[in-house]
Amino acid sequence: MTHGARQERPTPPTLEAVAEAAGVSRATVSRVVNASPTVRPEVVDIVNAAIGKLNYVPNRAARSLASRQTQAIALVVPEDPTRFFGDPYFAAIVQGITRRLDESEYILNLLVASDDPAHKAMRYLRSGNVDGALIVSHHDDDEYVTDIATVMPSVFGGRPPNDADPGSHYVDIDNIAGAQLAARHLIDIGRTRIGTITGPVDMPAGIDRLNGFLRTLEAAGVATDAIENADFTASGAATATRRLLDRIPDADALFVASDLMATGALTVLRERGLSIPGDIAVVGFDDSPLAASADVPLTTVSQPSTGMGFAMADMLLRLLSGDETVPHRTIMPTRLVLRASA
Amino acid sequence: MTHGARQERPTPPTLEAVAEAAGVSRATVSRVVNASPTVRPEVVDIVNAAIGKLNYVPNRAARSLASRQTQAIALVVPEDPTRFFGDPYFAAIVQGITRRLDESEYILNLLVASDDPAHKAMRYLRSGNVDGALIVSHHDDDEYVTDIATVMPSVFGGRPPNDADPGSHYVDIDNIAGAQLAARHLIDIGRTRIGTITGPVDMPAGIDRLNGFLRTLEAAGVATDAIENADFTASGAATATRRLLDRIPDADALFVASDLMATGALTVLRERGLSIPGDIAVVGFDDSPLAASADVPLTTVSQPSTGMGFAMADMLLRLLSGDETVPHRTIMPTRLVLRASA
DNA sequence: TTGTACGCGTTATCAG
DNA sequence: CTGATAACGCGTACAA
Repeated sequence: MTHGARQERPTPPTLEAVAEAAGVSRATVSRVVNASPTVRPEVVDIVNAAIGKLNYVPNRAARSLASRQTQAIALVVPEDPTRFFGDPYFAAIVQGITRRLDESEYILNLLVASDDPAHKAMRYLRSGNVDGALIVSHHDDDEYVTDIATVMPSVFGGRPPNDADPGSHYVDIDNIAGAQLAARHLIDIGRTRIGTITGPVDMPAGIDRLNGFLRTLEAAGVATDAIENADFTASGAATATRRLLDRIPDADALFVASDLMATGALTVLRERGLSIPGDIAVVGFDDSPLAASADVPLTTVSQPSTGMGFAMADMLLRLLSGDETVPHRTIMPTRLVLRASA
Repeated sequence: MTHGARQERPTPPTLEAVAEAAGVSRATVSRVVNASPTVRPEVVDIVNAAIGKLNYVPNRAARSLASRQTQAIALVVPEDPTRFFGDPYFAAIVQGITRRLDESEYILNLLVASDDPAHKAMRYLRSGNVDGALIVSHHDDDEYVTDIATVMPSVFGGRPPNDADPGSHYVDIDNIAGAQLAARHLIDIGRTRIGTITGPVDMPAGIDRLNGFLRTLEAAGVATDAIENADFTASGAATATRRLLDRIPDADALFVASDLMATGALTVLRERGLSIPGDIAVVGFDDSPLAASADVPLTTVSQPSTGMGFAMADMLLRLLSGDETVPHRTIMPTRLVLRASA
């Protein structure tokens, strides 16, 4: 007996074979497979019997060549793989996507940007591999992602880059409102020296959360100079937090733009001997599993991550089905989850 | 201007179109596209110019129909999606896989088991969608996964189920040795009442880690009754830890079969007012990011998760290339990483 | 209701 | 070295 690639594998049965076994034409078998209503019930049974006997499964390549559909969609992530795979937020998004896809016949292709993202990804997308695309974690300077939407039905996770087609479809949360929730809370619990660790300023979520934060602080007449930029990673946030603390030693509150970053900030706070929330209160963003299990359980702005993934997939599937009534944007709610850190 | 699915999208150029534009036959264009050496250099240039001008990209369905190859592989995960997406261990595996795939022309299809895993997944795999499969997180009773290996080249992540083809290919770590490392360490630091929270006993990793643990304890003449089974989730581990503590109140050490489970155990230990490692020492398994950032940084058995994903993909790609010299198993090393918890 | 025949875009075999 | 031409497996007008 042999194994692996060299093993002789039997050629899968074709429509032709089933037709012969059932004593009908290929077309009829095709109709049965595709549940056409115009086939006599008894013939349906005969054909299905043959299909079961031969263990027939339609060849997808042939089918998509003929039908010009692939029944596949791509998840495009123009992002450093380490960051994508390191943040539970993305896991939740993907989970939501697969949950929706499980209810359909569509399958998911994962395209995480490599060194040569634009070229390879676009090449892949343009070669008719997928019927549509889901785009997540895009940056303003990722020119090629805006091209994707011109090539095939696409849904962005988060507000699309500024230069994207204004008719783009996307699912988002109100990042501004979410950040305002966080800032408001910190003010309400009496904090007066409030800082923030931001996400990348070339990403909508990074910008919007900063703006919401600023807006609330300004309205309250609180100083807004305690700002440090980071990159949505724990280590990046740690570095930024050190900078902030060096600059503003009397900070008594911190809004960190993601839970993952908050864990990095907590590490630094701990290392500086600061008590939480005693010396300094912390509010995160995401309500990822990290928040609940953190050193000091995190007060955080909750967003329906899994739900967003689900909504994105759902929107794309509707688009693919030719549904004319699909809204161009779906904005999902955020809420503040109170835990120990603030 | 219109948008979305209804938008008129131009038909992509075909081989035919390029041939016409270049004034050669389709066959020649095909040769150029596939870098056949038997084409006159000047013709190659002409054709490439036409390709560039028309922005031609080969249609994958047509190509795979003709060549009987898909340039795609599937990652099959016969597991509850919540668990798959909740454990950083899997993120690392997937990252390793994509890292290897990025160096190739292959792309990845994600198949996380749904309610009807056997049927839908097998159907998908058998319809000629992928050239090979990577199987991760399989349980002994997942009969269908062992079938996959009979249908196409496959590589398991972890020892295959017992009833799998003995010639199966897989990448694994020495779970027994890893667990022995952990147990040995707990004994060495003077612990005498050592318990363990195991993984599922229908999974190779769960079984092997338990056995390694038991082997070392028995050899040292230490009691082996402090065992509670869990399911590789944080909440499952928390429950198991409560049971164990209720039964063995004087336990002074705990070997938890995964870092994610260890975070669940830590929560319970904290809730019982136990100091770590003072009252009870804890050793995890994986060395996932969770370990370093845990409440009490975790001493843990480190395994090269990303490396395993890479190795799996590499093994499968070699299999697909017809490489006869591919070893049937690759066992990767583990080591103990000392932190604060033990 | 069912069968015939052509087309989908490539690859691959053969002549030339 | 290049060009016809036949597969590859399926969907689908069109005809019966």
